[in-house]
This record gives sequence, structure tokens and C-alpha cells, in this order.
Amino acid sequence: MRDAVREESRAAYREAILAAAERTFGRLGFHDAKMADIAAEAGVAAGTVYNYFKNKDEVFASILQRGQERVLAIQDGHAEVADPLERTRLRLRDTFAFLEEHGVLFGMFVRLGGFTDFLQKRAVEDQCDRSYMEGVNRTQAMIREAVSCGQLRVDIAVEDLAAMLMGLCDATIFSWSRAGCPPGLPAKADTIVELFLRGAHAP
Amino acid sequence: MRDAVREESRAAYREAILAAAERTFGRLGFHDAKMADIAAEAGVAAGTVYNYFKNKDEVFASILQRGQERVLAIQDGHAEVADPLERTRLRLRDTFAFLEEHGVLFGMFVRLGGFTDFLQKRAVEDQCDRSYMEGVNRTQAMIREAVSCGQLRVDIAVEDLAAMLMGLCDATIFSWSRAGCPPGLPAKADTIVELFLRGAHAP
Amino acid sequence: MRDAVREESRAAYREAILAAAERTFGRLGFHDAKMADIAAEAGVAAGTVYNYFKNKDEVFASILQRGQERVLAIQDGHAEVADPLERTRLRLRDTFAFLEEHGVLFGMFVRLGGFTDFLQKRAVEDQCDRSYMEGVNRTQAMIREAVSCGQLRVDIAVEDLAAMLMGLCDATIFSWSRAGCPPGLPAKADTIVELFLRGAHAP
Amino acid sequence: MRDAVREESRAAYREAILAAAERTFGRLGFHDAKMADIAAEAGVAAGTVYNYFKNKDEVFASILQRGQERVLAIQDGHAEVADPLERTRLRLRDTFAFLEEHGVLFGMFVRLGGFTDFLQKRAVEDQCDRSYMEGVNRTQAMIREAVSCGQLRVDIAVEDLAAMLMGLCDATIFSWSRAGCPPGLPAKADTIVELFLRGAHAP
DNA sequence: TATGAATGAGTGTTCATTCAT
DNA sequence: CATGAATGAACACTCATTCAT
Repeated sequence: MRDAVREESRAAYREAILAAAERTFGRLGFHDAKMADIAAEAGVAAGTVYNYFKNKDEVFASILQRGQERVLAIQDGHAEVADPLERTRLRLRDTFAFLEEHGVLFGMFVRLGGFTDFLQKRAVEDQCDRSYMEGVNRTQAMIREAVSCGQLRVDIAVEDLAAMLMGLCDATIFSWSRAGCPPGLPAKADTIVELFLRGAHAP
Repeated sequence: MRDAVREESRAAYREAILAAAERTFGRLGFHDAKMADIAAEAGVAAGTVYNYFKNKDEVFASILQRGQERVLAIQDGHAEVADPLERTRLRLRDTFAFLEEHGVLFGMFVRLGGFTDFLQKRAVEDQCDRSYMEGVNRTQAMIREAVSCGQLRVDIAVEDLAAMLMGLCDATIFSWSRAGCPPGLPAKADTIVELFLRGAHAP
Repeated sequence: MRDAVREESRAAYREAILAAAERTFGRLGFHDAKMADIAAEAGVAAGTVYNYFKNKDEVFASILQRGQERVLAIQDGHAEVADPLERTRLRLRDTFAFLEEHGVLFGMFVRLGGFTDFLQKRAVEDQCDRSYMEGVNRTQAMIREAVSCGQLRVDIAVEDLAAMLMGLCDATIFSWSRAGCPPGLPAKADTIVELFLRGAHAP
Repeated sequence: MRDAVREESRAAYREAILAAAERTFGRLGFHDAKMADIAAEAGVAAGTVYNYFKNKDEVFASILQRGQERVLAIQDGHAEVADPLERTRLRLRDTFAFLEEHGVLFGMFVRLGGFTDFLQKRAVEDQCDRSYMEGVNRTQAMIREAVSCGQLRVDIAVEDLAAMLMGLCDATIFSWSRAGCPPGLPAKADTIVELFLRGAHAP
């Protein structure tokens, strides 16, 4: 009983800190976001953060992991749709809807964390790598499935096709973010799939 | 005369420091690259760097600017080719060849610097923005030209098409970098343009 | 009745914490032994320690006091032996046996705490001082008694003789500790007294 | 030329910091002496200390080493005296004179560092150990020499005799320090040797 | 009264920048 | 100007202590 309350309280604190860290990292970047900022944003004392996370890197890695898990959960949906490309389109819509709702930065970390210099930190590199590779693997699997269905051309390597599709998604998120995150991101999923399939050539 | 020599000497120092900074930032990232590292790499004393650049941010911004200028110069080539898409393909090849020769990181900073936390630094943000926007503008102009030539479909916004094309480039550079920068990047230019134009659909 | 039980319980807790603190301080030293370590060693929560001791310094001082009391109690023994030096020898044996049984570190704190930097802490200084001075006083009293019995030379100040005897004891404990606390410490009592009395000169 | 000046300046800074650290550690103990205190005592900025020493432990170890070297140099004196015990007495006088002149704490660290909790720090442990063992070895060698000269009794182990002699010295320094470092320490060297040789027994 | 999480002052250390030579 | 050492503000992290439950 007592333990249950404790447990719940701990979970609430942890979540509050993670959410605060997500906002703070998003606003200031990894290095400029101080632990004190995160704690203040979460409404706790600086030391409290260390009751839940070993250090700054672990806070960051935990955000990544949480984001990855959420996004992957979303991308497990629509499993009943047989057509791999149509399934991908639906999943993309859901993912974009999620991003639009939860703020870009979070999504960028999850999917685009790639180039930032916190990647240099060994501690988070693994987390990022795993997150990234999971996305690559899923996309490549989908592409392979679509190829074997005869839906996609075979004269371009599966790896390249997957990279291209992911690149289209990234670019869409990126320019949407640059534009100030206007409503309507989910609709871009259709554009991406359409462009990926038919190309930009005039008919 | 004396002044000319002095001027030359200053330029040589400046260039040596920039080149050293480029390697160092590329290797370590913005925050982990210390001014002392850069100075050592350049073979000068730490204080000397401050005779040529106001501060660390300015060193970084100068690298970006230099990179942008080089890349834009490359992308001014092939002006004699009338077909906008073919012109784009050739410029892409040249740009990729340049990247392959000069190290990715540099190219990433130039083109993809987007999400890293040094972007949060006001001092470099403008530089990055200008660099990025210049690329966007050129691409959009090219797309518009191709649309007006009847080469591209009109049912997708020019902005989206441009974002998509840049996304394909980014993705290509990114996955090439992940793969350890194997030779053969320029050839990918063809794949990008082909995929952008025809799409991935099986014929 | 209820109070008696409660009182007993308090005493048991207090003793458990002191014993745990003794082991922990002995193993890690004053600064590196954290209150959490002590609490964990005692099997209680961190806060509980503060129900029995005002702060860390008081825990430490209490160990010293407890140790002093135990050692002094031991050194109250053999009161029936008239010969002061023989009495000293017997008490030394008993003290050494106690040390061998209870771990050196504890004994060092009690007797030798002298040079460690927790002595700088005002809070424990008094305790240490009292402990130390009590030992000095007793030794000097014994020396005086032996001098007045005509057992000891009079051309060396009583204070010096006492310091020397205590120094021999310390050195013995110290080198025994360095050697890894091998069994046989009590037997050294004889060597000390013999050397103190006759000197090292060849006969 | 320029380098020579530089070198001299560096040596002066290093020495000033070491001297300041010696005073500060002596006054406050290892843990309570803050790097800022040491820097302030030396009249430099906090960061400057780190231009000369890797960290706090290294500052401390350097003091030990410097002290050891000085004391050992002193104890190399009087090599021309054939009688080992007389030689020891002279060296003891010189050492005590040095201690009286330079402050006890320094001497204690050098000779007695033994039980303090900075010994727990691996980084300084070696230094302390070496310092201590050097003293032990020299003393044992001297004892052996004296034994082979027929000057000392053979019924007590050389190790024990050496420990005893060192214990007498420690005790003398210790109680002298307790007494507030009154002038006259060197004269105690005679008392020590006399007591060590002849014992405390009334004639 | 036991608990164990929250607190926040305190500190070793780093490093961009300055400046005397 | 080049140099390289001095500077000191900044910050992640620790842990003795407090306090709500």
C-alpha cells in the first residue's frame, strides 16, 4: 500500500522530469540546457534529478528511449492492412499526427538525432544508434515486402530505397519545423508516399 | 610591399586556422573541440586564434561561410546546360565529389547543420540560416524552372518538391556517412534524380 | 513497562548504528564514509540515524567515546598488582588483545586519531582531546608512581617518559597494522615494556 | 632567453603554490582545504593551480614528495660518522631542527601521514607508501649495522627495534606538536637515543 | 518513530578569453 | 603580432540534512 503510493509518486516525478528535460533540451540544446534549468522547469531541486537519473547523459538518453518507444508503438499500428505501402502511409500519418501534437524537437531527437554533437558522447551513442537502426530495419523490411509484392522497382537497391523514403520523411519534418510547425503535417504523409511511388515527373 | 607580404601572411594564418578548425570540429563536434585543440592542430598558440577571430562562434561561422561559398561556387557550374534537371544532376555529382574529397562532416555542417545545438547560438544561427536558405532558394528556383518547362508535375507544391529533393540528398549523404564514407558517392546523384523523377513504383 | 521496552529498543538501534559506523569509518575513513553507507550497513534508513545522533560528527564522536570507555575499562583491570610497570604490562596485553579482537581501525581512532583531518572538526576535537588526554594522564600517573617506587630513572622528564611509552605502543600498533594485523599482538606488550625498561643496548 | 625566463617563472609559481598548499593543508586538513583556499593563499586564481597540477590529489602528493626529498637529503648527512647510533642521533637533531623551522604538519605528513583518510585515495597512497617505506628501510639498515657492530641486543627482532625507534620519534614530534611546538625540539633527539639505548630503568 | 525521497549549498574542475612579455 | 600562462565564471554532481508520510 505504502509502496504502491511511493511507486506512483516516483513514476510521476520521473515523468515530470523527463517532460521538463524534453522541453528544455528542445529549447536550448544539449549543452546549453543546464541541469538546473531542467530541474527548475520540472519544479524540483537540482539534486532531485539525480535521484532518478545517473547524470545528464542518462536524462537525455531516457528521452530518446521514451520517444523511440512511443513512435515505434505508433508504427506498430495498422498491422491488418495487407498492402505494405498503404500501411506505411497510414503509419506515417499517425506518426506525423503524434509529432504535431507533441512538439517537433522530440521527434527530431528520435529520428534525426544523427548529426548533433551529443552523438559524440559514448553514453548516448548506443541509444541513438539502436533507435536509428530500428527505424532503418523496419523501413528496409517494408521495402523488401513491397518489392516482393511487385510494387516497387528492383533496379534500385533496397538500402537506397529505404534511405530515400526516410530522407523524404526527414525533409518533410525539417521544413515543417522551419516553417514554424503549422497544422497539417499528417496530410504530408500522402504527398511523401505519392512522390516516393510516382516520382516528380510530369505525366 | 611590406603590407602585401603582411597581408599574405595574415591570410595564410587565417586559412591554416580555419582548416584546422574544420578538421577539429569535424572530429570532435562543436563543444568538445576546444580552442586549444584547434590552435594545436593549426600549429599556433591559443592566443593567436583570437588575433584572427573574435571568438569560438566566429571561427565556426567562418567555416560555415567558407564551406557555403565553396559549395555554391561548385553549384554555379554547368550553367550552359539548358535542361534544369540534368543541370541539377550534374551539379549534384560535382557537389558529392567535393564532399567525398573534403570530408563529410564539413559538408554536413554546410548543408545539414540544421539540428545541432550550436544552431542555438545566436552568433552562428544567422550564418547557418543564410546558408540554408540560399540552398532552399536555389532549389526552389530550379524546381520552378523545371515546372515551367513542363518537366515536373504541378499537383505538388513547389516548396514540397524542393524539400523532397533536398531530403533525398540529405538522406543520401547521411546514410553514406553512416556507412563509413565509401567511395562512389557521386554516382548516387543519378539515383537521386532518377528516383525523384520516376518514383519507386514498379513499371 | 512499555517504556522499558521502548528504551531497550532505542538502545539496540543506537548500538547497531554505532557498530555499523565503526566498521564503515574503519573501512572508508571519515570523509569517504557516507551517512547512507552507515545506515545501509546498520540496516536502517538514512533518516533513522538522525533520530539517534545529531549529525555525522556526533556519530563519529560517539564511536570515539564508546571506544575510549571500553579501553579505559580494560585498563582499569589488574588494580591488585602493586608493581606499576608489571601492572602496565598486563593492561597493555589486555588492550592489545582487545584491539586484535575488535579490529585495529577502531583502536587507532581511539588512541591514534590524532593526525587525521577530522580532528580539525571542532565538534570531535574535544572528544578526541579528552580521550587522548585521559590516556596521557593515566600514563603519566603511572610513570610518576614508578618513579617514586625508584623503578625509573629521574633524569628524564616524566612527560617525556610518558610520551615515549605511548609512542612505543603506537608504533607497535602501527607496524602491526601495516603488516596486516597478524595474530600475536598481545605478546608485543612484553617487548615494549622490556625495551622501555632496559633499552636496546647490548648488555 | 625567453624560455629561461619562462622556466624560472613557472618554477616560482609552482613553488608558491606548493608552499601555499602546505600551509593550507596543514591548517585545514585535506578535505577542508579547498582548492580556492590554496589558490588564494598562493595569491593566484583558482584555475592557475591546474596549470601546474593535474588535480588536488597531485598537489598533495607533490607536497609529500617534496617533503620526503628534503628530509631524506637531511638524513643523508653525517655520513662520515662511523658509529651508527651517533650518526642517527646527529641526523635526528638535524631533522628535528628542520621540522621546528618549517612547521610540523609538513613533517607529520612526511613521516606520519599514515592514518589519515587521504591515504584512502589511491593516487597518493603510493607516494605515501614509498615515503614511509624508505624511512623504514633506512632505519632497519641502520639497526642492522648497529647490531652487527655489537651495539644493540639481538634478542629483539630488527623490525621491532626499528619500529620502536621510529615510534619514539613520532611520539616526540606528536607531543611536541600538541604542546604548541615550543622551541627545543632538536634537543629531544638526545633523549630519544638515550632512552632507546639505555631504557627507562633506574640504574 | 522509521522511512526514503527532496533539498540545495558547496566544490573540484574546465576552458574561453585576456594580457603581459 | 605570437606566445602561453593567468584568469574566473560556470556547471555537473555529491551528500549531509530535513521532512512529509
